Amino acid sequence: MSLYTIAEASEEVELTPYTLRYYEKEGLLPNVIKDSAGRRKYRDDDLQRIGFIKCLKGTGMSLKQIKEYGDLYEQGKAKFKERNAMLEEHREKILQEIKTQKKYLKMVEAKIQMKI
Amino acid sequence: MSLYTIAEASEEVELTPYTLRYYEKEGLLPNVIKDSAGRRKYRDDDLQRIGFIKCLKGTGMSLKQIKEYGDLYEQGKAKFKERNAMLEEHREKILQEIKTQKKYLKMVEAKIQMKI
DNA sequence: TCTTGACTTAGAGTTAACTTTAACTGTTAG
DNA sequence: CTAACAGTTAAAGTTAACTCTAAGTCAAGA
Repeated sequence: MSLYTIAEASEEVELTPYTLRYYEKEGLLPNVIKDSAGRRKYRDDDLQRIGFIKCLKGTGMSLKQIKEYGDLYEQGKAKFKERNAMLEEHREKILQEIKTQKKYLKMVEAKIQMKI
Repeated sequence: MSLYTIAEASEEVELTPYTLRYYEKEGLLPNVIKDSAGRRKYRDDDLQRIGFIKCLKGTGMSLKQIKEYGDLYEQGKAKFKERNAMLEEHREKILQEIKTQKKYLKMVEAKIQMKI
């Protein structure tokens, strides 16, 4: 059960301390604890959560929607269905996005081959 | 050799007239002609160019970089090498991005399967 | 001729997602 | 004991990419 300072967590998840505080302010990280001096201590749980936030964000989900998902997550199995529906929908979006990326890749490759 | 009004071009490329004017102001569309009343007329060439801008933008290139690419394009075969180098580099970026998307897709699917 | 509607411009406003600043506090090494 | 350091907050600033507003122009139909 290790605890990380904001600098360590920042290093670990490759986000700046500014961003970590910002995410917390926006309600994306509701469970970060603080030591007696008021300094954030990140648990492994928190890092995992940040990892999943990066996954959702990296696949084009807005922070607003990520918060919605997180809020459902906080409500446990009561909101399991809603939560999973969000993920299933997002999964479709990712699949579509990969398709689009592949199409664009072909366009760029065609342009490279053009030699004009 | 057909000409499109901004409304028609907008429809065709699925970008608002605001965005088309904005792209032009930013120097991404240097060859749009105007009729005697000062109204933009888009040629097929322009639509093709916008299509490729959408491709580059959709794969994460900034408008600033797209302009750089366009500027090289305007200089014809003199800048062919530089231009293609940009595209080759961008190609790598897209490949990397597709990989990342696939990784994230797996993460989302794992979360869906978790049923917790 | 008059009005309607689609265009024009310059410039202001918006939004998301940070990023920085200023002023302050608590911990630690010398 | 004190200086340096790593953290804290609230709030302001930044950036990219639009998006809209206001004021005006022009052409076509009643």
